Amino acid sequence: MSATIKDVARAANVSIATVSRILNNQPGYSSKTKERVLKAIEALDYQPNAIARGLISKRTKTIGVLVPDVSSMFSSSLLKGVEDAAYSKGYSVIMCHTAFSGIRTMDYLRLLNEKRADGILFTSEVLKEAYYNEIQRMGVPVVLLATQSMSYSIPYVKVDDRMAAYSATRYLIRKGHRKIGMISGNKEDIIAGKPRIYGFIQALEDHGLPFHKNQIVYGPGFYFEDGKKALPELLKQMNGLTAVVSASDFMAVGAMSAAYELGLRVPDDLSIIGYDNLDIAKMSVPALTTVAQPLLKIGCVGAQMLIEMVEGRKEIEGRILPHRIIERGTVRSLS
Amino acid sequence: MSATIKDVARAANVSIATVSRILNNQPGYSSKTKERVLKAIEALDYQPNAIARGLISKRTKTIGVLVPDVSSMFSSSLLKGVEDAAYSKGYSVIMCHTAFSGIRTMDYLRLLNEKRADGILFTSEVLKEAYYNEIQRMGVPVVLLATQSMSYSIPYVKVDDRMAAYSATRYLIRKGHRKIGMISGNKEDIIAGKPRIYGFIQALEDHGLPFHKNQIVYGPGFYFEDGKKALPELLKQMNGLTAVVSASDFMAVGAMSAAYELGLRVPDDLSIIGYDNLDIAKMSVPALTTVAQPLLKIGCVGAQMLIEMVEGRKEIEGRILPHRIIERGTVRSLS
DNA sequence: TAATATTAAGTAAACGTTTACACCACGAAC
DNA sequence: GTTCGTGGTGTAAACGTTTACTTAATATTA
Repeated sequence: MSATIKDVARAANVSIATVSRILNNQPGYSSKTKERVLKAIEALDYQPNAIARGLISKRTKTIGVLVPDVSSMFSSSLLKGVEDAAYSKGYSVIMCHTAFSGIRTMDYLRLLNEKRADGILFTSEVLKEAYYNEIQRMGVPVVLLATQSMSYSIPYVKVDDRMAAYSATRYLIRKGHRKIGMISGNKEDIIAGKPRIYGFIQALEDHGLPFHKNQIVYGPGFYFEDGKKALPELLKQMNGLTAVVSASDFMAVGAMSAAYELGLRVPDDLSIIGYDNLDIAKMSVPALTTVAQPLLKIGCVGAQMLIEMVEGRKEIEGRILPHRIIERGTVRSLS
Repeated sequence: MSATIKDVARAANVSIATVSRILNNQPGYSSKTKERVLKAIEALDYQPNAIARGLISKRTKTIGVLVPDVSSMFSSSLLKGVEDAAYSKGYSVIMCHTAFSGIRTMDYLRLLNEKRADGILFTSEVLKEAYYNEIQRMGVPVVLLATQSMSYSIPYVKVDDRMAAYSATRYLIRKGHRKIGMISGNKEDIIAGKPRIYGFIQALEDHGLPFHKNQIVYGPGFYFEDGKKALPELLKQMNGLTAVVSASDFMAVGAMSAAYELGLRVPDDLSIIGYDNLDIAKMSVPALTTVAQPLLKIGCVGAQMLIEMVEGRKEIEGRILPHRIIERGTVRSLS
């Protein structure tokens, strides 16, 4: 099959140790030898075997990234950021689709251990005890992306969800809205649920607006269908609703779809602000005003942190990345 | 660090060969020995080292998938299908984001060679000569996903683009439309450009409708912005346009956005049919009627084919998967 | 000039597996 | 009772690297 270091050594008439040294540019050879070896490498079209290399060095230059749904726009932006950072550091990434399944997640953790991945990126979900234990056992660094652990001290990269929801709500208030509702995802969700709800409520209170619990409706998840179902309920619960903050872009678009069917025009009859700034936000009609999570950057920064940890830097702390409001066409000014 | 096969052997008081045999359930040991070894494995929490295994077996149970844009909805659906099939066969997948760049693609091919990936999935783009040569050199199987090679005989999985565009056009004709335009992507594109254009024209002709070249406008790509720019042009070029077939869902949604700004209502004033059936199709307002490519299935079938080839089945031919029209809300019946 | 550093190499062990081969004991066949 | 298979097991080589250690030659120093 393909040439090995031995072939190169033979062709250049040196020992494999010398070839290895040249390959890893360590000192210990004359420039003539180097030339000769390089020529042999060229001639034989030699490429080092990363497997053999990994066996001895105990480093595979590979990281694993666990995402609940590879195909969602949310995950795929993260993934792209991760991929990009990894590529530029010479690492490759194994994609692990957990499908929100505990056994699948454990499966993947085991797999990554067998393949001796150098580190793990864990995204979006909450890090259960079993996962944590398995990762501990592997003895590799982890960083959390777009999530955070309350139980363990693990570096993470995310947005401040509470503040982001606060900003979104305040934005509506500043636009003159007073009757504001929220379409939330799962209220038990410690990351994307509760903090955003608290942010919403606090913004209301800080601006002297009364809050009553029927201003929020909860979906089982954060999907299009959930938002589509939620809006009519919210309308039923609240009189004179003029604006809604949605816990995800998907739900926001779902709400827009529901509004359309109800004959409500966005933003003329109802303003909507989303959360995430996925691709879909700019493609909706009208384009969705939303609070942006820098997903690409989260992925990118997370991967960089992980790689730094792999390469020896210890004690890396969590990072909160800034969110920002993207003004498009779904919020009307009332003032 | 973690336990090795030697530790297990010592603990169970057998040779490493025996442990290996049990691990790979080959014959050659008594059931008592097996029991003892299994117990030792359990006790030591042993997990085989896939790197060492790969070094000797020359199989890594890893495949690489090259996609031009990890984060596009198109790629991410493919990816999900690939991931799923790979997972269920015990393979893992290395995600390679080529960013449409030749050097990045070559980089990744080299990387996959160094890491000794067992096979390659190449998606969406056309397989250039340099890529082909590199893959040949690696000596691993490839399959093409959502693309096809005219120059080389390589298995592929895709939809019949010409037929699909034909179907879309015919669908509009059957709905009573006569003044039909097309928003195409790049007309030089051998896969997603030309065939769809030909399908469009042929459907027109087969149904006795005259075709004139100003019925088509071309975008540089297949994106939202391209579609958004294309619609006004098409409107300018054609009188009495009642329906348009779009070469991608993104472009279709872009066209809807343009229509909205022009005060044209979809589908009342203008019907639109998309192509792909991405998530966005069901989320647009109104929901997009489109011709579906089974992207998940393409990914899944492709990965299965690849793995079969890796595991020895030779000579696998290309596969055309069926497309179908998904009726939603953007096409109005004129009859 | 002799002692010592430095440089340019080579040798061989190690990484953790798989597997060809050898070995032994035991029962069956002649 | 010798021969022969056969099931259970061990030994050691191999996979393609990296690297600690060694060696020989040359350069530097006293």
